[in-house]
Amino acid sequence: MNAVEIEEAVSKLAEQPFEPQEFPFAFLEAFGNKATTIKRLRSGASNKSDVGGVLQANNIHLAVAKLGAVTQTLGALKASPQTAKAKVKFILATDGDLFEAEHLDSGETLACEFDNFAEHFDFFLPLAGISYVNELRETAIDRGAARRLNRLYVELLKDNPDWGSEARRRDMNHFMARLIFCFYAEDTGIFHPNHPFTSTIEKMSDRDSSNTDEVIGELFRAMNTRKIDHEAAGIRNWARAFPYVNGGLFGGNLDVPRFSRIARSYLLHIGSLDWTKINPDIFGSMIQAVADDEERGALGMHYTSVPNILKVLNPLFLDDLREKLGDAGDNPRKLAILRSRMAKIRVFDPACGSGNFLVIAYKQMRDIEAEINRRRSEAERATDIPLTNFRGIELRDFPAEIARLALIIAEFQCDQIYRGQQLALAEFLPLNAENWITCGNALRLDWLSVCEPTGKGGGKIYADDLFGAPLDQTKIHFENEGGETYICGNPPYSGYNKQTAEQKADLESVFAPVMKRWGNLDYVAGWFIKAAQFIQQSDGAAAFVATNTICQGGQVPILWPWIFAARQKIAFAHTSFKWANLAAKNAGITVVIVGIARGSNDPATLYEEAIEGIEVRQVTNINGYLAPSANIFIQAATQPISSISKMNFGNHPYYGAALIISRYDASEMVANDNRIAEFVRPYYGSAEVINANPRMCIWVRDDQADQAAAIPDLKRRFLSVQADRRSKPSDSTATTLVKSPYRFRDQVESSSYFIAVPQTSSENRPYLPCNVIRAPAVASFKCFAIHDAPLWNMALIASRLHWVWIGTVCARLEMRFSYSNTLGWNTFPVPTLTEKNKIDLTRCAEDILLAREAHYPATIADLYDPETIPDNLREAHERNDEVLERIYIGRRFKNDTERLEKLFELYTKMTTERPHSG
DNA sequence: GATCCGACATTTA
DNA sequence: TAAATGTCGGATC
Repeated sequence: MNAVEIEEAVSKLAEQPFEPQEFPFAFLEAFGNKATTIKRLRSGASNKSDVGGVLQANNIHLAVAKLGAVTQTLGALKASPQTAKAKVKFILATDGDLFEAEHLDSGETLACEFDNFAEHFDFFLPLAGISYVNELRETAIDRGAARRLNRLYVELLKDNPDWGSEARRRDMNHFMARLIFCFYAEDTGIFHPNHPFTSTIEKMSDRDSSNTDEVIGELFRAMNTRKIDHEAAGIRNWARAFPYVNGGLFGGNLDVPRFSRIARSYLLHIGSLDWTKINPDIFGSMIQAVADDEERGALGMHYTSVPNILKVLNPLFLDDLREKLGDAGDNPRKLAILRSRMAKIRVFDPACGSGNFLVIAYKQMRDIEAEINRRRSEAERATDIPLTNFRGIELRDFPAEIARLALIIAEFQCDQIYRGQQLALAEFLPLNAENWITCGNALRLDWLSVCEPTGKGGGKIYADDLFGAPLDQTKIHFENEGGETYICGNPPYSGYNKQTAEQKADLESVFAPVMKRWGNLDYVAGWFIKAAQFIQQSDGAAAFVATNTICQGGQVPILWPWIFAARQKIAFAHTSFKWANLAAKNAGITVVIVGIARGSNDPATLYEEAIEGIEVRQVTNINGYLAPSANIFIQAATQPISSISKMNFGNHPYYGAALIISRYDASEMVANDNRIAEFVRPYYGSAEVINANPRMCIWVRDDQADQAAAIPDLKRRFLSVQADRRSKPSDSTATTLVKSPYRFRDQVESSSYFIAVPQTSSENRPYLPCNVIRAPAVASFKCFAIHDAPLWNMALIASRLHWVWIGTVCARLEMRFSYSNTLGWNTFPVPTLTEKNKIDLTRCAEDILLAREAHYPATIADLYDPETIPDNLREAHERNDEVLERIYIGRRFKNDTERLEKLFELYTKMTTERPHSG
């Protein structure tokens, strides 16, 4: 069961009348326990309770109390020896009136009326093995709201096709933003409770919906007109009860699209949702999906989850604020100093989307400030944290609008929580007309002018329109004289060979002035450069979520030397973790978080996912590979830096797909015409090596071209290749190859065998896959090959040292290994090998092959399954590592960290003593 | 001329 | 439907 399903089940349970006998079992069932589990508990077979309740070992001990004795029963549960013995996570007691529970691990308690317990279902999610607790409940509602808004949006576009045009798109977006504001306002008391927005529309508009647009338009007009002018403006009586909102929200074009009956009923339906529960953290992202063609299908695929946002914000500056809060204790002066520091902090998200990072940062800071005010006995004090210190840049106009709306709502919610409903309401309307979210291209804008350095620049400029103000209207003075700026966000990623022409041009504008050879960098790297440039001018730090490849392979020696030369360091980092949010479909990507700050001798903090949770380490330095080691850069090399054999890239078909055939097709072709046999060879890529299951290819040497073309089955395939290559007129290589359609672009073969190294392979194996492949088989471009070379080369590839090296300095596909000859093999530092060393290593490689042979026909995939790797094979690898590691340091390495340290050290030594060009 | 990497792509359990 | 695990193209240096 997922969280949404659990919420449904719990709500259903809460609606039913309370049955003391049944309740414990029904509760467990709602959290996904199987019928058999419950049966065994019911029968008493597995029920360990010693206080007359129900105890499920390792999970929960719950009991139904006598009326009025809930607290007492909970105490008994807590004191029960069985509770401790059975390692219970939760205790729970209820009498059908009150409901109390405690999470024993954290000590968190829950007390509510029985009727409301379903609202707290997330408290118990660990029971179902779900631990990403905080955001779930809200998100279920946010997603529901987003889906309904999406339906309304689509329906309105159906009825008003012109509103979907480029010219009117912004009107449509404005309209949706206004609606969202109204829904929120009517549920939170911003509108007078006697005059709800939704039911006014329902009452005043005809059932056939013919005048729905006019009714809404009139309400909008009221909200755009000061109270005293309502009469003069001729606002209809039924609309006069609505307040003056404006702040730009209802300024400008007040057109309303026409509503069909279906659209009207969607509208009323959305209004009936409980919008007080909407969580501006996430709802912005959901809402933006409503209007975004790209996002609509995925519904929020790219929004950053709250836990991940906190992985950025906490180490960036929130942890420090909390630490200072702790240090200040109850000292009023220290608390006031912290408060005034916070009032000057700017948070700047140059890829803000609908403002999630800004909203979370704002809410977290308000929480800290509220604690300060509480300790200083100033609970009702207005906040000192200006909303305008939370700046953003966003490319698309709708999210930019939503970002501001989300911040406004966040401010209102914080005022409600920390200062009370009355004060919150009193100061809310009319909305401030400033616009502090810039709609524009972050890589093209001057961040210093969007988020100007402290204390400089002109006076306040108000945007005449709340939304999407032109750039020159965004120079709003910061109220942060002497303050810090924290840059954060989750900018878009795009690899160099997937970037659009526009994106390339964006990057060029950033990189051309500062470096050459930037063409292999990911799009997100542009944000790091601009952030580094910004921090050089201003107090603060920056941290982004980014694709992990910016800290891997070829990108490291391009991007990070520049950042470090700009006197920045990696102040903290979170190593690779799989992207996840609660959207139905997640982007398939693995990300890192990297925080940069001005260089200093302070320790850096390295976060790594571990089974127990997130492991945190203080280290002296974090390098561009996110390793806790010196700043080292592995440059791709065209020749090995060590005395090892040359490794070739495999044979690239280059639109020669028709030359690659299955084994079945190959035997059919040969059966059809025996002359073909001579031209067919086994063809090994990654999967073929790993699974010992080659495909076949047509392999024709230049001097055999005519002979092969005379065979009809081959000729047909050559023509197909020719056509494919001809279809790429802009590709000079393809054009050249049109003349030789009988062959791959590359044509390298071995005379007796080659050592094959798969290009992509699973990260779960304890050693890299490799094998000896005999001629006449050939390597595909998914497989690297050392042709007819001594076998001790394979001993190196099969070693744990190489596994560590490749895993660190080559790129990865998500977490998969992605082997590279230039980055991984040619750079692999190997001490000078004596003849004796080579003989020993050759023996080790032979032993590995023999150990595998003993399990014939098991494949590499079978043999290297980490769970079931055979003992003899593991021992052969151990001996191989023993021999090789003794060559390095005269003993075995203690662990992979030590291996990497030594390799980095040796690499540095070898490349500086004997400089390598390339 | 050679190759790196994928806000992935496809297969498998 | 989630988990496992590697295709294939094509821009870049």
